[in-house]
Amino acid sequence: MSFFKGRETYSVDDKGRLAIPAKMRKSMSPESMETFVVTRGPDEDPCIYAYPLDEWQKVEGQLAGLNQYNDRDRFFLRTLLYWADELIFDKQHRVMLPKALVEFAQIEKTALIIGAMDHLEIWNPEIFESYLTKRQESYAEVAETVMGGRLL
Amino acid sequence: MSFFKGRETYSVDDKGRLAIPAKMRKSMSPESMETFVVTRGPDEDPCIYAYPLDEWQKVEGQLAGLNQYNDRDRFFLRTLLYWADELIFDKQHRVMLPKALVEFAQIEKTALIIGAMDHLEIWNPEIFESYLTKRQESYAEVAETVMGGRLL
DNA sequence: CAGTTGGTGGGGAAAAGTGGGGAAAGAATG
DNA sequence: CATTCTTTCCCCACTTTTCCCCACCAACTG
Repeated sequence: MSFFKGRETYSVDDKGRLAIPAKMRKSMSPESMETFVVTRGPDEDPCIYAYPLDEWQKVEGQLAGLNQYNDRDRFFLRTLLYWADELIFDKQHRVMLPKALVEFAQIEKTALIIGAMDHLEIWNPEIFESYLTKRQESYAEVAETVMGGRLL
Repeated sequence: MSFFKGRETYSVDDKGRLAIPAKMRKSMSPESMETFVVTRGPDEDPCIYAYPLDEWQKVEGQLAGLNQYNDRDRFFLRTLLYWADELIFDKQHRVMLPKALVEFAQIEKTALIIGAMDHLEIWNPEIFESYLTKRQESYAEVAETVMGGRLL
């Protein structure tokens, strides 16, 4: 459908449920069947990646291109899939986050949900804060070189 | 449609609403669906960027070319999208500015809206004033090096 | 100087987020 | 195989936020 963007700080209740913000639900295509595939993010700083089902299928397409007989490819694949799980919305548009991922991402009472193009990212707000602040380069510097020569 | 230009100083009401100047609305194409995508500007000095929906889609096209598995690209993407939000006009041609961006840009009662080609910029009038005055180089000097050797 | 367009403000209905009780399904235990 | 405990999920209720609508005033235009 359209890219995810924006962020919301939502609460994770005692039952481990997390609501998906309305504006992000609107970016999902009906083909995703109200289903997310979650796994761990690729960062040093821990976060959860959540792909709508149809976007996940594109990721699977890329994974299929890897060489299972290459040691590094196999390690990447194993790790990614080891953490993966499929989550379906309940009738209140919430998902139950797997305990292992909640523990991995060190999420407690509140979660920061960030729209990042083809997926959502779920962070412990404090960890994300430190991710932003501990950078040597400022956003202004990175923006200039990353987008340099293009528009924006 | 056509480039944004000019400036207006408008008030932000208690509900966080800001009207979009009529002359700037006229520069928007109908494809923008009376919708803006706002995010933080790339400057050191804080301001809000507001792209009409159709212009934003061009930005998204650029973002899609970045490599999500590269650390710097990801940082840029995340920061840009973290601050992004989609705003739709109410029936009085106003948008509700997200609290986080209002805080980021230190906007209070009044906002300075500047037309800047493909987007609008929303500033705290005093911050924009100091941005202009604190420059060592004069406009005349910068103009020569930036545009020197080209037309104008 | 009347009519139209443009900016500002606030009340109230509708939507979205949050939390908890309890039934159904599944796993563990004797 | 039956009983008990745990987990999952539907439903209802409450609170907050958003946005639609109406009204007013100021400014420009013919």
